Amino acid sequence: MLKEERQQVILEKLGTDKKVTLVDLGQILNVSYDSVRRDVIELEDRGLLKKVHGGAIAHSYLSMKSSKGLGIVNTEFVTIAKKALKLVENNKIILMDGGTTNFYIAEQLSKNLEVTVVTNNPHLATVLSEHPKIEIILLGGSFYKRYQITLGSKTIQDLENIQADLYFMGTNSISIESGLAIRHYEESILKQKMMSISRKTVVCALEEKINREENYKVCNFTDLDCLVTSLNPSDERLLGFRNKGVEIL
Amino acid sequence: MLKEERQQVILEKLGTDKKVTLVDLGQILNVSYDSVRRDVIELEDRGLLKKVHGGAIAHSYLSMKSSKGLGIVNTEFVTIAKKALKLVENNKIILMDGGTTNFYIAEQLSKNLEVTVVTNNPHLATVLSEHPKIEIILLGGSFYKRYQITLGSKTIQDLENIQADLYFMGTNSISIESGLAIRHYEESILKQKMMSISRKTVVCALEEKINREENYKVCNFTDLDCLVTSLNPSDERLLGFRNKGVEIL
DNA sequence: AATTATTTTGCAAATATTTGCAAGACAATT
DNA sequence: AATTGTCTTGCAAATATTTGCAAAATAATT
Repeated sequence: MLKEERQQVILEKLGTDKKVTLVDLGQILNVSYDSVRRDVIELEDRGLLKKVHGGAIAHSYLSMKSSKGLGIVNTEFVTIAKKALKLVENNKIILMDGGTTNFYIAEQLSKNLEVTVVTNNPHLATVLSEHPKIEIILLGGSFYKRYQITLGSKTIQDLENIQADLYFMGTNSISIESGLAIRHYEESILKQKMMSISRKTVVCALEEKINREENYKVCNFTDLDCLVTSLNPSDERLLGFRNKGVEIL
Repeated sequence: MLKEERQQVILEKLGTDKKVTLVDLGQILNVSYDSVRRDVIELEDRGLLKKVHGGAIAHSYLSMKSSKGLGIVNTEFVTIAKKALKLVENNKIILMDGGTTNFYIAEQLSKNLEVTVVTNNPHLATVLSEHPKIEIILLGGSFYKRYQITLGSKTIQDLENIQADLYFMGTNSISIESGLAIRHYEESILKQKMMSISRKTVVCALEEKINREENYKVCNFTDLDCLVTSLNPSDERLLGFRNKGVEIL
């Protein structure tokens, strides 16, 4: 039985049961205790589960969110999050808005990291609560039920006196000609404001967002500092995005 | 059984019952007294519950979350919420802070009600999202992980330009001599501010909070406009609270 | 096909964690 | 003051983890 097969089985079992013990896995897969342990360690490195003493558990909130895959963590998000993590340094002020990838980034952040996260996304604040050393600033304003974020002039005003080092921006679409655009007007204004107060703006985009179009433009592609996707930077689908002064991870 | 599983069970039990004893937990989980104690200590370190002599009590937001999932509700909360609902009228601005009863009130609000709710409690915003006609204003500021609310000078500043009609205040203790007091200093300041901008202040108190004492005083009992408990207003336990100019429901 | 390099696997000793127990300290109750 | 229950501390047994190493399996090269 190949290693990949085993790991697949582990993830599936975790998807249904939410937890497994290494002893059980060893019996099910009919390999040594040590092998399953190594498998679990690898899967943890890839951010697909959480290893605990004696076994492994599914990522708490992630398993709920990515319900499309039977409770199995969406690897594209994890790939993106892993890359994005490299951009985060101690003692920085990080701005994160509403966007699914931001949840994954938040969860993967090291527990020792000392940063301040400013966000208009209350659920992100909850996830970040697990990180003892991270300071969280929640932006106030009108609560937009659909996207579960705060919005509007109050939110923008809150940003007035903040200077962020890094902004992880979520987006619905990114293309070379049309730049970045989303579906909601107020939110697009807010994102523009967020960009303006951040030293660096990073967009984490799922493959499906690339070369799509949406209604309300946020900025041009070249206004970004960095684009993170699950693809290899040399992938042909990113061809047009290269050599535009935007770092591609 | 994995340690994490046990801790999950503890949190779930707390979600439904709001409190547990270590002895009970030991029996339910079939592990020693000492193990559950260590679990409870760990969970407290992570801010997920509060350890008390002989057991543990739930932290507000948590109990809400998991009790909802299991469809079990604490009847005392419901009784209080029902009474409190009578105070809510269309087109009013309602202030609600962090407090378990507020979740129940929020949940019970009529779906046709058109009010604006201002809150420093993001989880409450999530619950209220289910009500299509309610406008939600979330107060920004420093996010206090333990109680899952925003706090601090920014939050207070956000309240500056708001005039609320009704304030549903949560409290840890209420007594005739010492008035209302809670466990956290910053929060007590915030509650004072909230009172000052509200036309009417209502306290919804569980029976166990009555005649208790806590560290940081918020106000005198007579500063309130209304007290809601699960008891009958004529109950002898409320004797000293009557005829003080505070409506009792 | 044979050889070599690389990865994977299982084992065992050393290390670390978890768990339950017991004695004494502390707190609450009678 | 005595009793009961709870908490802390230290300890030992059971269980898990880490590490290095060698055998086996797989992949790459000649």
